[in-house]
Amino acid sequence: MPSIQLHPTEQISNAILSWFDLHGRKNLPWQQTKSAYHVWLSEVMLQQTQVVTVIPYFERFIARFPTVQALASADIDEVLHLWTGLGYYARARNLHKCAQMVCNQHQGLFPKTVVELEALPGIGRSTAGAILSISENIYAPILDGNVKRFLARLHCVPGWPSAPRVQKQLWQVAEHYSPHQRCADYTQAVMDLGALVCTRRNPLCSDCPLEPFCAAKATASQHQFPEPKPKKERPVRLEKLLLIKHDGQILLEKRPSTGIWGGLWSLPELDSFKSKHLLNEIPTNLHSKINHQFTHFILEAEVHLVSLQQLPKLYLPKKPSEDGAGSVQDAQQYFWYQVEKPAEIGLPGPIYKLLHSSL
DNA sequence: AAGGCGGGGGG
DNA sequence: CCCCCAGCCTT
Repeated sequence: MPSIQLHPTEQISNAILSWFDLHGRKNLPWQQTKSAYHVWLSEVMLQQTQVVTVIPYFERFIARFPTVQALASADIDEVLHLWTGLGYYARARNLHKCAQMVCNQHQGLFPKTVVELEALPGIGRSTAGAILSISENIYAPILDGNVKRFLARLHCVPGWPSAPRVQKQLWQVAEHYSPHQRCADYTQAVMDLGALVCTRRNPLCSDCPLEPFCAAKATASQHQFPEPKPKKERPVRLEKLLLIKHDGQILLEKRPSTGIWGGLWSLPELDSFKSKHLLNEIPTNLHSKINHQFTHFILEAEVHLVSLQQLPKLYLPKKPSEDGAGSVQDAQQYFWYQVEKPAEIGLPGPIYKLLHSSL
């Protein structure tokens, strides 16, 4: 492995901090208090998710759950409801669990070491570093997509930055350049630098405080770094989903807590529904199709309309509830969703759109 | 070490 | 269509 010729720490960190003073972002919603709770919530939401997408979700979460105690005592279905559309729903489940652990094991205060923070669900090294440095001004480097990108360019680091050996190397570089003063500003600064200047395409090198030090700029090879993730073909997954309506209500089935759309409510899947209820064939009419692109596969789902009358009463999972859109019980596997009076539950984005689009 | 896990934005 | 985004967890 080619060794990296590092610059002096202060040369780089001072350049970044001076740039941050002039051009950094200081008015994002989670920058108002810098409380560990706000920083933690924003960092979890920002995992693999862009700032503009996160902002409205963050505002809704803080309005509904002003404190970590409020979040810890909430129903998981409501947490997933507020997360609907953000994706990576394991984050929401870990978020809820983490809030409960902070309340039960840390007296409602986030711990102040990387080791303790990493022990909490949904918090890895980079998120722990962001929480500690921003909320406590403690030396704790981060290595997110922004930092990986500008470090890969600064030193022309070969390889995909998330490949384990490359990432290990980049952590060492990140540790080297992180200053022991102004730790909070530096963390925000490197994220801003990556988001605003050292962008994935067409980096604004003339605006960059690191231009004099950048190996990629010196060799006009900015576009070659960081190297892209190795490609893989995405398989197509075919599914048939059931749209069972009754009195303006639609039957939903709770998905397993792990896997795609874990813990969310979705339309019953035809094959598992048949085998679960010992049905051979169900008369259906094709209603619509869902084509949803995941990172690792393509979902092509046919939505089949089924009238309740066509299902033998013997196999009905549950009668429609007589009362209004009440709370949902965890153990309950089926749920009648009232489109006009929607329950606050977690729905996959495509299912939410289907249920609320002129159905 | 590799794969699983969503949805959206932008070229 | 393509790629990537304030990553983490499980196997």
